[in-house]
Amino acid sequence: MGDDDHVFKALADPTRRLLLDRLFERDGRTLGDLESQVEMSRFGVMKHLRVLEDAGLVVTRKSGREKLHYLNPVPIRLVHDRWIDKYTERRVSALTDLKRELEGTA
Amino acid sequence: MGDDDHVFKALADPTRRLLLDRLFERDGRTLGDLESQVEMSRFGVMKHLRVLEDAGLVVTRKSGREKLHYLNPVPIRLVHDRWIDKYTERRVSALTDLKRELEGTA
DNA sequence: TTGACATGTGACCATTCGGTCACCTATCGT
DNA sequence: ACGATAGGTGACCGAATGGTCACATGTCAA
Repeated sequence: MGDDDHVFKALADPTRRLLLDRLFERDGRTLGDLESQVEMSRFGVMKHLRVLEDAGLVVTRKSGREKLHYLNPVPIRLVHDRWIDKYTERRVSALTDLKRELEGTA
Repeated sequence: MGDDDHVFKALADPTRRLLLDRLFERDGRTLGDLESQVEMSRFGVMKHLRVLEDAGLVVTRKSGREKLHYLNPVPIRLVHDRWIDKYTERRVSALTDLKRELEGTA
């Protein structure tokens, strides 16, 4: 299977998506920080972060005994580009923007 | 779990992504058509299409005894928008466009 | 250096998932 | 009406996945 498989498998889990959400709000979080945001043991969170890192959705930097986690949006954009061409993008993004506006979640 | 869960779970399987690729090339395909594109029994393909349909990634229309399948890009755009804001989108799409151009896969 | 803190590894178990099959329904052409 | 064609359902099995724990490593601070 290709490289992209890791990305899709990584995104398939709700806990991993929640972790991405937290990192989207604020980057550079540590494992302990993320652990406190999720109802799960430290080991579970670590395992999920590992999967996200292998997929390239999260990149890390060590700082002393801490490991800082950052969100990488590139693989997500590539998912988008796989099934939405430039022409379709205009129509679809207009749609979703409108939806967002109507829902007031913008 | 939320609605989006179906979408991500649907995208997690390589066969389902391949089916989306075929529908991206050409819409309105029938089950038998798609079956011939994949190394799998008819039942497997049917099961996968069902998952894609439940996720809203594929919409269908019946025509006589045939069922026609169409790709729906909206859920994919929503995935994109979840972790890529308008500001980041400019930088990231510039990057991926460049990558695509260098690879000559445009 | 010693204890506390932050992170990492491998094995383990319950559940979910991918794929197939026997069997069934509906529509087309003649 | 009839056979042939297109699609659909439920059960079943082997494989992969999510989550936890006992145990281990590396780093800070006094």
